[in-house]
Amino acid sequence: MMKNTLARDFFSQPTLTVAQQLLGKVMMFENATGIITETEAYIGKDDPACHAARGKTPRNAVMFGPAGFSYVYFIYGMYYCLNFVTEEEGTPAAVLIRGLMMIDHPPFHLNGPGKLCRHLGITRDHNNIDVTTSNFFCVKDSLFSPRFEVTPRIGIKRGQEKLWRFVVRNALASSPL
DNA sequence: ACCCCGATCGTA
DNA sequence: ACGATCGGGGTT
Repeated sequence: MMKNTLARDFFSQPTLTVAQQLLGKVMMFENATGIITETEAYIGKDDPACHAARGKTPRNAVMFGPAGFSYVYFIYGMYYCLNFVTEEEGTPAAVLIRGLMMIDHPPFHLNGPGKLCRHLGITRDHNNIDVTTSNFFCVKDSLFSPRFEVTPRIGIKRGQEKLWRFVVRNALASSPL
């Protein structure tokens, strides 16, 4: 199985494409490795659930930058959430990583963006990292395209009508290994 | 300076 | 169903 690090042109695609195509890809952060099983898209100023809906601020600034950078934010006073920036520079959009099948040691499923960051040790220190060039944080191709479900996004009040959440079907049995 | 509330999660 | 917990950002 080839595992080339995904380059900027992958992340620069339309956000819905990136969100769907990230499913099944292999994410490596420091010593941890997991297969992405759940994503959500947040797209620009017309998406009321997107942090960038009301313009650029210090927190969301990386969403306005080039694709392929991490966007990590602090939420509910105790959790971090991990995204990857998408689209062309100047178009604020990102994909939230909500689920990982961890494949080091005995495999187990990390479901939920807060739990995922807590387990991996991802914090505000890991905001704005170029995952196309970092040597400790990257996403690798897997030549594996799992079937997925499409649903509304979780935990938002506005923008619920958009079906921008993507979940690998039967994630526990879909391991490519 | 103040206040509201959130891309969550664990417990009840 | 609800509380913990706190920073961001809009409002005064």
